[in-house]
Amino acid sequence: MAVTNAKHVEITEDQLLLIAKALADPRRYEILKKLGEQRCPTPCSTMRDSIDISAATLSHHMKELEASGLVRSEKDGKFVHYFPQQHVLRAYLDRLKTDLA
Amino acid sequence: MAVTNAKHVEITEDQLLLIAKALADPRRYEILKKLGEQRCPTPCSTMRDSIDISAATLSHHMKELEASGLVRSEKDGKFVHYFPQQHVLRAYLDRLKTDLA
DNA sequence: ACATCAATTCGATGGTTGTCGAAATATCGA
DNA sequence: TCGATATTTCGACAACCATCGAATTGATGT
Repeated sequence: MAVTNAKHVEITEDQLLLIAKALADPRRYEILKKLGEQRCPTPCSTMRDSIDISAATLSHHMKELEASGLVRSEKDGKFVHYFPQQHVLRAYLDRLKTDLA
Repeated sequence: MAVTNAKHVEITEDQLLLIAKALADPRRYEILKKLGEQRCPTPCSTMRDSIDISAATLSHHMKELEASGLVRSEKDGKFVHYFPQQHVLRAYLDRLKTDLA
């Protein structure tokens, strides 16, 4: 049978707003989009090739994204790899649908 | 056949961020939720019965919500009635799903 | 006309946030 | 150990935003 990663995730009240905020900045949205398109673990430095942004600002945004739960990070030597957490996004969408639709 | 209001709505780049911002404030989220629960057209004054907020602040938030397209307003004498625009919310959810999931 | 009520606009204030350069930290290869 | 590279932290600044009281606009009923 197909495993669809269907584990149900609960979104806290805090997280609800953190996610909305995370999605409300154009650069974070772009980062998130690029991260989803990527096939392989993506370090900060690779992001900076395609998005015109200072290292400090990127680091700031990645922290916001991680705080929201939309991405997860893993340290790998001097690199940090980021992984989109699509199940969190899905839980967010479900929550909006339930609350507002 | 069931009519499901399936008209496709396009979300502009601007609107995408306006909606995310609109959803990122706890009071606006609450307003939106209450508006959806309501059966009848809801004026500002009714909102203020259930949400502790000044008239000025409420007016400000309603403007933001309307700018995002998530609600529509209709003037009725000295009242202003608000209507949630669920098809816009649905379009937003679809867009997030397409872009990020 | 007038008083009343709903809603908006104005002006000010305090807090938040995006931005970046510079400095610091951490890892790697030579 | 040393120099180069990746990332974070710090400090500062400007722009934005939520908030409210006061003044204003607009509609209603008397």
